[in-house]
Amino acid sequence: MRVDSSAPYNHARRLLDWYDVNARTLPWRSPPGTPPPDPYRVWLSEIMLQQTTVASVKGYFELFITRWPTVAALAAAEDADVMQAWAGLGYYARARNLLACARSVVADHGGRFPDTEAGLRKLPGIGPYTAAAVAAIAFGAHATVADGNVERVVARLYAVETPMPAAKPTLHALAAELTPTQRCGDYAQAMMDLGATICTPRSPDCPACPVAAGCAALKLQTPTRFPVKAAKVARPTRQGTIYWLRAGDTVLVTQRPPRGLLGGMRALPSDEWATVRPALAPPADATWQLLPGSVRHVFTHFELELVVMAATLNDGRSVALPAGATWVALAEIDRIGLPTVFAKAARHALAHLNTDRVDEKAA
DNA sequence: AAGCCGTGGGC
DNA sequence: TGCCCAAGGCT
Repeated sequence: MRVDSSAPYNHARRLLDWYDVNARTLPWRSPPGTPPPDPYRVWLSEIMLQQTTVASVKGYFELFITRWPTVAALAAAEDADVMQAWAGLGYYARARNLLACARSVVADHGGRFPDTEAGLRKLPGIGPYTAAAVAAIAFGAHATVADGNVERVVARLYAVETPMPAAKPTLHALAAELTPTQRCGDYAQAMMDLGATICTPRSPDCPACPVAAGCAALKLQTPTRFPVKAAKVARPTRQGTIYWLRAGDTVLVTQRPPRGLLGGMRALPSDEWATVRPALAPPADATWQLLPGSVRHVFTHFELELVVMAATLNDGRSVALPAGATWVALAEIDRIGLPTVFAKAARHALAHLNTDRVDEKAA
Protein backbone atom coordinates (compact mmCIF):
# COMPACT_ATOMS: atom_id res chain seq x y z
CA MET A 1 0.00 0.00 0.00
CA ARG A 2 2.79 2.41 0.90
CA VAL A 3 4.71 3.73 -2.06
CA ASP A 4 8.23 5.05 -2.13
CA SER A 5 8.87 8.31 -0.35
CA SER A 6 9.27 10.40 -3.47
CA ALA A 7 5.78 9.59 -4.68
CA PRO A 8 3.89 12.28 -2.73
CA TYR A 9 6.05 15.02 -4.21
CA ASN A 10 5.75 13.73 -7.72
CA HIS A 11 2.05 13.26 -7.35
CA ALA A 12 1.46 16.83 -6.23
CA ARG A 13 3.76 18.30 -8.85
CA ARG A 14 2.14 16.37 -11.69
CA LEU A 15 -1.31 17.21 -10.45
CA LEU A 16 -0.57 20.92 -10.07
CA ASP A 17 1.03 21.05 -13.52
CA TRP A 18 -2.10 19.49 -14.91
CA TYR A 19 -4.31 21.90 -12.97
CA ASP A 20 -2.39 24.91 -14.29
CA VAL A 21 -3.58 23.98 -17.77
CA ASN A 22 -6.89 22.23 -17.13
CA ALA A 23 -8.50 24.02 -14.18
CA ARG A 24 -12.20 24.50 -14.65
CA THR A 25 -13.31 28.11 -14.71
CA LEU A 26 -15.97 28.50 -12.03
CA PRO A 27 -17.69 31.62 -10.69
CA TRP A 28 -16.31 31.17 -7.16
CA ARG A 29 -12.79 30.32 -8.24
CA SER A 30 -9.68 32.32 -9.05
CA PRO A 31 -7.33 30.99 -11.73
CA PRO A 32 -4.45 28.74 -10.66
CA GLY A 33 -1.48 30.59 -9.25
CA THR A 34 -3.44 33.79 -8.60
CA PRO A 35 -4.44 35.22 -5.21
CA PRO A 36 -7.29 33.33 -3.54
CA PRO A 37 -10.89 34.50 -3.79
CA ASP A 38 -12.81 36.28 -1.05
CA PRO A 39 -13.34 33.73 1.77
CA TYR A 40 -17.03 34.59 1.67
CA ARG A 41 -17.26 33.37 -1.91
CA VAL A 42 -15.31 30.23 -1.12
CA TRP A 43 -17.47 29.46 1.88
CA LEU A 44 -20.74 30.17 0.08
CA SER A 45 -19.77 27.95 -2.84
CA GLU A 46 -18.63 25.12 -0.57
CA ILE A 47 -21.89 25.11 1.35
CA MET A 48 -23.88 25.05 -1.88
CA LEU A 49 -21.70 22.32 -3.35
CA GLN A 50 -22.32 19.91 -0.48
CA GLN A 51 -23.84 16.86 -2.16
CA THR A 52 -24.85 19.09 -5.04
CA THR A 53 -23.55 19.26 -8.59
CA VAL A 54 -21.58 22.19 -9.99
CA ALA A 55 -24.20 22.64 -12.70
CA SER A 56 -26.95 23.03 -10.12
CA VAL A 57 -24.96 25.44 -7.96
CA LYS A 58 -23.77 27.95 -10.56
CA GLY A 59 -27.00 29.87 -10.93
CA TYR A 60 -27.71 29.96 -7.22
CA PHE A 61 -24.22 31.17 -6.46
CA GLU A 62 -24.47 34.07 -8.89
CA LEU A 63 -27.87 34.99 -7.52
CA PHE A 64 -26.68 34.96 -3.91
CA ILE A 65 -23.48 36.88 -4.62
CA THR A 66 -25.36 39.54 -6.52
CA ARG A 67 -28.04 39.94 -3.90
CA TRP A 68 -25.79 39.58 -0.84
CA PRO A 69 -22.25 40.57 -1.91
CA THR A 70 -20.71 40.28 1.55
CA VAL A 71 -21.10 38.10 4.61
CA ALA A 72 -22.38 41.15 6.45
CA ALA A 73 -25.08 41.66 3.85
CA LEU A 74 -26.10 38.03 4.10
CA ALA A 75 -26.10 38.18 7.89
CA ALA A 76 -28.49 41.12 7.73
CA ALA A 77 -30.88 39.39 5.35
CA GLU A 78 -34.35 38.27 6.32
CA ASP A 79 -34.59 34.55 6.95
CA ALA A 80 -37.53 34.19 4.60
CA ASP A 81 -35.65 35.89 1.77
CA VAL A 82 -32.71 33.54 2.08
CA MET A 83 -34.88 30.45 2.35
CA GLN A 84 -36.82 31.54 -0.71
CA ALA A 85 -33.63 32.17 -2.64
CA TRP A 86 -32.36 28.72 -1.68
CA ALA A 87 -35.58 27.01 -2.73
CA GLY A 88 -34.96 24.26 -5.26
CA LEU A 89 -31.38 23.62 -4.26
CA GLY A 90 -32.30 21.04 -1.63
CA TYR A 91 -30.96 20.13 1.80
CA TYR A 92 -32.56 23.16 3.38
CA ALA A 93 -30.77 22.78 6.67
CA ARG A 94 -27.84 24.18 4.73
CA ALA A 95 -29.72 27.43 4.22
CA ARG A 96 -30.59 27.74 7.88
CA ASN A 97 -26.99 27.01 8.84
CA LEU A 98 -25.80 29.42 6.17
CA LEU A 99 -27.58 32.28 7.87
CA ALA A 100 -26.54 31.15 11.33
CA CYS A 101 -22.96 30.95 10.17
CA ALA A 102 -22.99 34.35 8.50
CA ARG A 103 -24.44 35.93 11.62
CA SER A 104 -21.88 34.21 13.81
CA VAL A 105 -19.05 35.45 11.60
CA VAL A 106 -20.37 38.98 11.94
CA ALA A 107 -21.28 38.82 15.61
CA ASP A 108 -18.43 36.69 16.94
CA HIS A 109 -15.56 37.13 14.48
CA GLY A 110 -15.70 40.76 13.44
CA GLY A 111 -17.10 39.91 10.03
CA ARG A 112 -14.09 37.81 9.01
CA PHE A 113 -14.06 34.07 8.57
CA PRO A 114 -11.64 32.17 10.83
CA ASP A 115 -8.53 31.24 8.85
CA THR A 116 -7.90 27.84 10.41
CA GLU A 117 -9.63 24.49 10.08
CA ALA A 118 -10.32 24.35 13.81
CA GLY A 119 -11.81 27.81 13.86
CA LEU A 120 -13.99 27.19 10.83
CA ARG A 121 -15.08 23.81 12.12
CA LYS A 122 -16.92 25.46 15.02
CA LEU A 123 -19.27 27.35 12.74
CA PRO A 124 -22.71 25.94 11.90
CA GLY A 125 -22.88 23.97 8.67
CA ILE A 126 -19.10 23.63 8.42
CA GLY A 127 -17.93 20.07 8.89
CA PRO A 128 -14.52 18.47 8.35
CA TYR A 129 -14.60 18.76 4.58
CA THR A 130 -15.79 22.35 4.32
CA ALA A 131 -13.42 23.54 7.05
CA ALA A 132 -10.46 22.07 5.19
CA ALA A 133 -11.66 23.40 1.85
CA VAL A 134 -12.12 26.98 3.04
CA ALA A 135 -8.87 26.93 5.02
CA ALA A 136 -6.90 25.66 2.02
CA ILE A 137 -8.60 27.51 -0.82
CA ALA A 138 -9.29 30.86 0.84
CA PHE A 139 -6.34 31.03 3.25
CA GLY A 140 -3.72 28.72 1.77
CA ALA A 141 -3.65 26.64 4.93
CA HIS A 142 -1.97 23.25 4.84
CA ALA A 143 -5.26 21.41 5.09
CA THR A 144 -6.28 18.19 3.38
CA VAL A 145 -9.70 18.13 1.78
CA ALA A 146 -11.35 14.74 1.70
CA ASP A 147 -14.61 14.71 -0.17
CA GLY A 148 -16.08 12.02 -2.36
CA ASN A 149 -13.82 12.96 -5.27
CA VAL A 150 -10.66 12.74 -3.18
CA GLU A 151 -11.73 9.47 -1.64
CA ARG A 152 -12.26 7.96 -5.07
CA VAL A 153 -8.97 9.26 -6.48
CA VAL A 154 -6.97 8.04 -3.49
CA ALA A 155 -8.75 4.69 -3.35
CA ARG A 156 -7.68 4.14 -6.95
CA LEU A 157 -4.16 5.48 -6.58
CA TYR A 158 -3.53 2.96 -3.79
CA ALA A 159 -6.02 0.26 -4.84
CA VAL A 160 -7.49 0.27 -1.36
CA GLU A 161 -9.39 -2.96 -0.91
CA THR A 162 -11.17 -2.02 2.30
CA PRO A 163 -14.85 -1.41 1.53
CA MET A 164 -16.45 1.97 2.09
CA PRO A 165 -17.24 3.57 4.38
CA ALA A 166 -14.83 1.69 6.62
CA ALA A 167 -11.97 2.76 4.35
CA LYS A 168 -12.50 6.47 4.98
CA PRO A 169 -9.91 6.89 7.75
CA THR A 170 -7.32 5.09 5.62
CA LEU A 171 -8.16 7.16 2.55
CA HIS A 172 -8.03 10.40 4.51
CA ALA A 173 -4.64 9.48 5.95
CA LEU A 174 -3.30 8.68 2.49
CA ALA A 175 -4.75 11.92 1.14
CA ALA A 176 -2.95 13.81 3.91
CA GLU A 177 0.35 12.17 2.94
CA LEU A 178 -0.11 13.28 -0.64
CA THR A 179 -0.93 16.89 0.24
CA PRO A 180 1.94 19.28 -0.58
CA THR A 181 2.97 22.15 1.67
CA GLN A 182 2.78 24.69 -1.14
CA ARG A 183 -0.21 25.77 -3.21
CA CYS A 184 -2.55 23.85 -0.90
CA GLY A 185 -5.64 25.56 -2.24
CA ASP A 186 -4.80 24.84 -5.87
CA TYR A 187 -3.92 21.29 -4.92
CA ALA A 188 -7.26 20.76 -3.19
CA GLN A 189 -9.14 22.04 -6.20
CA ALA A 190 -6.92 20.04 -8.53
CA MET A 191 -7.80 16.81 -6.73
CA MET A 192 -11.48 17.62 -6.96
CA ASP A 193 -11.24 18.61 -10.62
CA LEU A 194 -9.41 15.38 -11.32
CA GLY A 195 -12.16 13.40 -9.64
CA ALA A 196 -14.90 15.36 -11.36
CA THR A 197 -13.51 15.33 -14.90
CA ILE A 198 -11.00 12.48 -15.26
CA CYS A 199 -11.22 10.02 -12.39
CA THR A 200 -14.98 9.73 -12.59
CA PRO A 201 -17.02 7.00 -10.92
CA ARG A 202 -18.16 5.04 -13.98
CA SER A 203 -15.85 5.72 -16.91
CA PRO A 204 -12.54 7.28 -15.89
CA ASP A 205 -10.41 8.77 -18.66
CA CYS A 206 -7.18 7.17 -17.51
CA PRO A 207 -5.18 8.05 -20.65
CA ALA A 208 -5.74 11.72 -19.81
CA CYS A 209 -4.85 11.37 -16.14
CA PRO A 210 -1.73 13.22 -14.97
CA VAL A 211 -1.05 10.68 -12.22
CA ALA A 212 -1.91 7.50 -14.11
CA ALA A 213 1.70 6.34 -13.88
CA GLY A 214 1.33 6.07 -10.12
CA CYS A 215 -2.13 4.54 -10.07
CA ALA A 216 -2.32 1.07 -8.57
CA ALA A 217 -5.89 0.55 -9.72
CA LEU A 218 -4.96 1.29 -13.32
CA LYS A 219 -2.03 -1.10 -13.00
CA LEU A 220 -4.56 -3.74 -11.95
CA GLN A 221 -6.62 -2.74 -15.01
CA THR A 222 -9.71 -2.33 -12.84
CA PRO A 223 -9.91 1.36 -11.90
CA THR A 224 -13.67 1.33 -11.51
CA ARG A 225 -13.47 -1.42 -8.90
CA PHE A 226 -12.31 1.27 -6.47
CA PRO A 227 -13.41 2.52 -4.06
CA VAL A 228 -14.73 -0.87 -3.06
CA LYS A 229 -18.22 -0.68 -1.73
CA ALA A 230 -19.60 -2.89 0.95
CA ALA A 231 -21.70 -5.56 -0.68
CA LYS A 232 -25.32 -4.85 -0.20
CA VAL A 233 -26.07 -7.82 1.99
CA ALA A 234 -29.32 -9.49 1.11
CA ARG A 235 -31.51 -9.20 4.17
CA PRO A 236 -31.76 -12.62 5.79
CA THR A 237 -35.18 -13.87 6.78
CA ARG A 238 -35.73 -14.85 10.39
CA GLN A 239 -38.71 -16.69 11.72
CA GLY A 240 -40.57 -16.49 14.99
CA THR A 241 -43.77 -17.22 16.83
CA ILE A 242 -46.03 -14.79 18.62
CA TYR A 243 -48.23 -16.12 21.41
CA TRP A 244 -51.59 -14.42 21.60
CA LEU A 245 -52.84 -15.41 25.02
CA ARG A 246 -56.33 -14.34 25.98
CA ALA A 247 -57.97 -14.30 29.40
CA GLY A 248 -61.44 -12.80 29.43
CA ASP A 249 -61.22 -9.54 27.54
CA THR A 250 -57.52 -9.14 28.19
CA VAL A 251 -54.37 -10.29 26.41
CA LEU A 252 -50.90 -10.98 27.78
CA VAL A 253 -48.37 -8.25 26.99
CA THR A 254 -44.68 -8.51 27.81
CA GLN A 255 -41.73 -6.15 27.72
CA ARG A 256 -38.56 -6.34 25.63
CA PRO A 257 -35.18 -6.46 27.34
CA PRO A 258 -33.88 -2.95 27.96
CA ARG A 259 -31.25 -3.03 25.22
CA GLY A 260 -31.01 -4.27 21.66
CA LEU A 261 -33.74 -4.65 19.09
CA LEU A 262 -36.90 -2.85 20.21
CA GLY A 263 -35.20 -2.53 23.57
CA GLY A 264 -37.44 -1.58 26.45
CA MET A 265 -40.58 -1.57 24.33
CA ARG A 266 -43.80 -3.33 25.12
CA ALA A 267 -44.24 -6.55 23.19
CA LEU A 268 -46.29 -9.65 22.70
CA PRO A 269 -44.98 -12.94 24.05
CA SER A 270 -42.62 -14.44 21.50
CA ASP A 271 -39.87 -16.92 21.02
CA GLU A 272 -36.51 -15.78 19.74
CA TRP A 273 -36.25 -14.72 16.13
CA ALA A 274 -33.75 -16.95 14.42
CA THR A 275 -33.00 -18.27 10.98
CA VAL A 276 -34.42 -21.59 12.03
CA ARG A 277 -37.59 -21.44 14.06
CA PRO A 278 -36.80 -22.67 17.57
CA ALA A 279 -39.20 -25.05 19.25
CA LEU A 280 -39.73 -23.25 22.52
CA ALA A 281 -42.49 -23.92 24.97
CA PRO A 282 -45.44 -21.51 24.88
CA PRO A 283 -45.72 -19.17 27.86
CA ALA A 284 -48.64 -21.04 29.39
CA ASP A 285 -50.11 -24.47 29.57
CA ALA A 286 -53.11 -24.13 27.32
CA THR A 287 -54.59 -25.39 24.12
CA TRP A 288 -52.74 -23.50 21.42
CA GLN A 289 -54.12 -22.95 17.98
CA LEU A 290 -51.91 -21.99 15.06
CA LEU A 291 -53.60 -19.17 13.19
CA PRO A 292 -53.54 -19.37 9.41
CA GLY A 293 -51.24 -17.07 7.51
CA SER A 294 -48.25 -15.15 8.78
CA VAL A 295 -46.99 -11.66 9.55
CA ARG A 296 -44.03 -10.17 7.74
CA HIS A 297 -41.99 -7.23 8.92
CA VAL A 298 -38.76 -5.71 7.64
CA PHE A 299 -36.09 -4.47 10.01
CA THR A 300 -32.89 -2.75 9.00
CA HIS A 301 -30.81 -5.89 8.89
CA PHE A 302 -33.28 -8.75 8.63
CA GLU A 303 -36.76 -9.62 7.52
CA LEU A 304 -39.07 -11.33 9.95
CA GLU A 305 -41.79 -13.87 9.27
CA LEU A 306 -44.01 -14.48 12.24
CA VAL A 307 -46.71 -17.02 12.84
CA VAL A 308 -49.24 -16.43 15.59
CA MET A 309 -50.43 -19.05 18.04
CA ALA A 310 -53.52 -18.28 20.06
CA ALA A 311 -54.98 -19.68 23.24
CA THR A 312 -57.62 -18.64 25.74
CA LEU A 313 -57.44 -19.17 29.49
CA ASN A 314 -60.42 -19.39 31.76
CA ASP A 315 -58.54 -17.58 34.50
CA GLY A 316 -55.48 -15.45 33.83
CA ARG A 317 -54.57 -15.48 37.49
CA SER A 318 -53.58 -19.12 37.21
CA VAL A 319 -50.52 -18.23 35.10
CA ALA A 320 -47.15 -17.22 36.51
CA LEU A 321 -46.27 -14.11 34.52
CA PRO A 322 -42.77 -13.35 33.27
CA ALA A 323 -41.17 -10.19 34.67
CA GLY A 324 -42.73 -7.10 33.19
CA ALA A 325 -45.70 -8.94 31.73
CA THR A 326 -49.20 -7.66 32.27
CA TRP A 327 -52.73 -8.34 31.13
CA VAL A 328 -53.96 -5.58 28.85
CA ALA A 329 -57.56 -4.99 27.83
CA LEU A 330 -58.14 -5.90 24.19
CA ALA A 331 -59.65 -2.50 23.59
CA GLU A 332 -56.38 -0.90 24.68
CA ILE A 333 -54.00 -3.04 22.66
CA ASP A 334 -53.48 -0.51 19.88
CA ARG A 335 -52.92 2.34 22.29
CA ILE A 336 -50.16 1.00 24.50
CA GLY A 337 -47.28 1.82 22.21
CA LEU A 338 -46.58 -1.53 20.63
CA PRO A 339 -43.82 -1.46 18.04
CA THR A 340 -45.20 -1.95 14.55
CA VAL A 341 -44.17 -5.57 14.30
CA PHE A 342 -46.26 -6.44 17.36
CA ALA A 343 -49.11 -4.22 16.28
CA LYS A 344 -49.18 -6.17 13.03
CA ALA A 345 -49.25 -9.44 14.95
CA ALA A 346 -52.05 -8.19 17.15
CA ARG A 347 -54.04 -7.12 14.11
CA HIS A 348 -53.42 -10.51 12.58
CA ALA A 349 -54.67 -12.27 15.70
CA LEU A 350 -57.70 -10.08 16.07
CA ALA A 351 -58.62 -10.55 12.44
CA HIS A 352 -58.58 -14.32 12.72
CA LEU A 353 -60.29 -14.36 16.09
CA ASN A 354 -62.78 -11.70 15.15
CA THR A 355 -65.71 -13.97 15.77
CA ASP A 356 -64.49 -14.75 19.27
CA ARG A 357 -63.86 -11.11 20.02
CA VAL A 358 -67.32 -10.09 18.91
CA ASP A 359 -68.80 -12.85 21.00
CA GLU A 360 -66.82 -11.80 24.03
CA LYS A 361 -67.87 -8.19 23.68
CA ALA A 362 -71.47 -9.19 23.22
CA ALA A 363 -71.33 -11.31 26.33
C1' DA B 1 -23.38 6.43 15.16
C1' DA B 2 -26.52 4.99 11.58
C1' DG B 3 -30.45 7.67 9.47
C1' DC B 4 -31.92 11.44 7.66
C1' DC B 5 -32.00 15.18 4.58
C1' DG B 6 -33.72 17.25 -1.73
C1' DT B 7 -32.90 17.52 -6.21
C1' DG B 8 -31.49 16.94 -11.02
C1' DG B 9 -28.94 14.31 -14.32
C1' DG B 10 -26.62 10.23 -16.42
C1' DC B 11 -26.94 5.71 -18.00
C1' DT C 1 -37.52 2.50 -15.30
C1' DG C 2 -34.95 2.54 -11.60
C1' DC C 3 -30.78 3.19 -9.58
C1' DC C 4 -26.63 5.61 -8.68
C1' DC C 5 -24.48 9.60 -7.93
C1' DA C 6 -23.07 14.73 -6.54
C1' DA C 7 -17.35 19.72 -3.25
C1' DG C 8 -21.47 16.48 3.71
C1' DG C 9 -23.32 17.78 8.09
C1' DC C 10 -26.34 17.10 11.87
C1' DT C 11 -28.44 14.39 15.45
